[in-house]
Amino acid sequence: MTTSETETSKTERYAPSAIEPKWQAHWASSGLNDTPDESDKPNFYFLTAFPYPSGDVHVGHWYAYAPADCAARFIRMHGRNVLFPMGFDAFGINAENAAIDRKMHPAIWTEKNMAQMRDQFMKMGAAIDWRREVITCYPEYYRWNQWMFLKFLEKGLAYRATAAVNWCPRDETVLANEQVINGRCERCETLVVKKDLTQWFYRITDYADELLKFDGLDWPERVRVMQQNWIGRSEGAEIEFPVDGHREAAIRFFTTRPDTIYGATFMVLAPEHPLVAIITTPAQKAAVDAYVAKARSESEIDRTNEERAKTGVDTGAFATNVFSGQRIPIWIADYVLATYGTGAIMAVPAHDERDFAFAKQYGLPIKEVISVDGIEHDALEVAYSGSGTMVRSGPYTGTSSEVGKRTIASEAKKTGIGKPSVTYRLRDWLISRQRYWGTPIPVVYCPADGMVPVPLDQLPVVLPRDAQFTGRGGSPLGQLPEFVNTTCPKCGGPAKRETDTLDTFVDSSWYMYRYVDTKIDTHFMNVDVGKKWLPVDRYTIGIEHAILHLLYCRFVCKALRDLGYLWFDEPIKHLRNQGTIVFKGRKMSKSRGNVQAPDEYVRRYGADTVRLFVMFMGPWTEGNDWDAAGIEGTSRFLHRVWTIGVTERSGAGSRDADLDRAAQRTIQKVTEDLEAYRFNTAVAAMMELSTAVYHASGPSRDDATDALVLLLAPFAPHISEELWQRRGGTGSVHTQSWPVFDAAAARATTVTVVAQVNGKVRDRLELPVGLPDDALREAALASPKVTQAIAGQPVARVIVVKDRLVNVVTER
RNA sequence: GCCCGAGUGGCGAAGUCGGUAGACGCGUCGGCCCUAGGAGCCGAUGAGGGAAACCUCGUGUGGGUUCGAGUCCCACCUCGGGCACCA
Repeated sequence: MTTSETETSKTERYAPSAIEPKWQAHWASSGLNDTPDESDKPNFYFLTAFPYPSGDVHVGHWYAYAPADCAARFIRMHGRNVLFPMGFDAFGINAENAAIDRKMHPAIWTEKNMAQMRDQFMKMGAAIDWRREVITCYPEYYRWNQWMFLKFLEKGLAYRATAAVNWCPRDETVLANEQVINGRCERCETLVVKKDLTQWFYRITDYADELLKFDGLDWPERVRVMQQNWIGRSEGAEIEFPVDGHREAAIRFFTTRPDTIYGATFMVLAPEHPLVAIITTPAQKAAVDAYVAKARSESEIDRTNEERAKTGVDTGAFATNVFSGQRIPIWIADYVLATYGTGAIMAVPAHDERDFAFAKQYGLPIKEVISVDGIEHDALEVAYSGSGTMVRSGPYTGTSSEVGKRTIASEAKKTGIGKPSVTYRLRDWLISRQRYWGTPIPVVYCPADGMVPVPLDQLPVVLPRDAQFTGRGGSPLGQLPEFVNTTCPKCGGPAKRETDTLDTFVDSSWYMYRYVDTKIDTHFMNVDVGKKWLPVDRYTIGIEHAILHLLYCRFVCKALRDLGYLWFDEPIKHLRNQGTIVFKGRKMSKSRGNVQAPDEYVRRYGADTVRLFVMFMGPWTEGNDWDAAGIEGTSRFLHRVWTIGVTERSGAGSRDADLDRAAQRTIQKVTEDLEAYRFNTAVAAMMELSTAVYHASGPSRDDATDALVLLLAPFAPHISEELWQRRGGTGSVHTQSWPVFDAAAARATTVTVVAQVNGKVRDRLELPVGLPDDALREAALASPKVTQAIAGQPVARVIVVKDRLVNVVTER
């Protein structure tokens, strides 16, 4: 190389706008990211949640995807054949509302946004295999939603039922329980109301127990606990008490505390309980009817507000507590929920706060049956819900409450009035929606044959294009006679199609199986190819999906397994969640008008800088408040790496042991940090090394620079590729092997040992590594600063921690 | 109310099998450099005191254990997340 060329390369500035598009085009045309289904390397499926094409690309997308891309590239450099696919969760209400607002068809709006998102991924330099793109709003995809629905229907896992369901008045559709957050619509935050409607459900509750188990899964504790709380398993017993004068009408209730049964001094039914109309006495009928009507008219929020005083009405009827033999009144009250357990309770005011409050309110008897000290007390001040010894409990008096729980339940079973039982908080998944932009539910209604599934060979039921979007008056599909009117597959007579569509969470519950072969049109998945990839090795997704999506896709996996279509129990082996990125403490959204766009930063600093910055901001799992103030720091770092990287190799010269060690330590640190998704500290380590390299020369510098370029590759793919090429590397930097560190070479030869006197640092000694304790002790005691601090006091003891510290303790 | 998680400089944060608190970066202050650029380099930067050497204090609050506590234990406060009349 001539002097002038050296001069040129030395002075050429880092210009991301020149190198980034160049490499993006090159990677695309060379097929660098096209993953074969088989190669000489082991397969590895790295999944990251596909986006909703909402049209507002914001920094949160970079926060989610740049680190995921980095983690996937890291594994690729470890000699794995990494599948890193992308697609779009393209159905949904946003598109439909946009259609109403802008008079633009949801399909057009969605296509436009997908193009924008693809462009964003391209600018990011993400290593996506675009040949495998999955788009849920295309019939080739959603026909398999319909197929699964029909399979579930056949096996009784899908059913239609009338129930009090969640209704969002603004979105004009029902919602699953999981989509109601604090009584509000998960999407638009409108207050949700209850409506009695006939809707479609998936029987997720069949899998409640299995969904509680996470054996063998590497999932964050946080997510496991959230799902377990959501499923809400309670063990206890189901028992029934007969109603006086109604031979057929026993009241069945669930309790977690059978041991308190002698203290059940009254019963409470939910206002909606079917027995209410049957057992209410004529004298109480007017009051009961009024109360039921009032309860029905109230919002869920009001009804479940714990702050407000308990209310209820006496039905006038009585039941018999078959254990105590007492005749006890039956009340109705809205603090008992129709949807939990059996919608009825035995009220034990002495040992349940709510029953206690209700008994106080209406002057009902309170009878202590569990005592901490085994002695009977009168006039309880508060309910005692802990354990203790049973009192006033007939033959069980003196038994511990823990034992009593089991013996009462088995006694109830013996006498045929009950049995041990388990209840869950989890409700079945409501999957139908009264919206247009979704998968049509493939059933028809025939006057002669009733509900008839669309035969599998008639799939897909294609979503008609020409709907009217008024935003009012039910599902747009219902207003299309050419869609609604059809013939019955059974009798051939006129019939009407179902006009509801599937929840978009159905779409996303199985998309990971479609990526393996997006073209296959005979099955939802190409099983031969799927066996090479599934289950998913690693999945990254925002913590906000902890319950919704992540619970649904576990359920769908288990259901498909039981239908014989999958060979594993869990879809995702290893899960990590990024925290939420907010702006000034608030979630970013278009409706709030606080969306922070990345484009300006990408244009000004380059994609590599933005990638590095979102990873450097703080711990990824914690999320952060967006503040671009520090972006200069990561930009400067890349400028420095550039300067180092384009500098001519020194070649000859003596080695620099300190720099060699620093390089080894950095390789070790970055490797360990990336394994644990600690992107921020990995970047910090590379920054440190870059400073050391900058001031060094000789072969050690050359080697450290080579290592730095490789370490940086997953984080900043463009500059790394450019420098790799300029430094004479062969092939792409992204197909190189990850540098292996030498732990022995990383170890320092000298160490700073802290000399303390009574726990206070008095001196720092540079000493060779591995000195014996005696030598450390002598070195510390020889320090004038230590001697001064001891100030002639007798030394009581000296604590020595190898290679770390010496603490001289004086008599005090 | 219950269950998680977290409180560290002006700011984002490091550090948690107990052992140099504040790595790395932003910002600020001071200095340098040239090809004056959407460059770069060097130094300082927790608080207080001191001319300096150094000293004292310091990780939400109050106790405790320990030679030694950001880290462990107890009680509490604040913030974030989840659940919430679930029998």
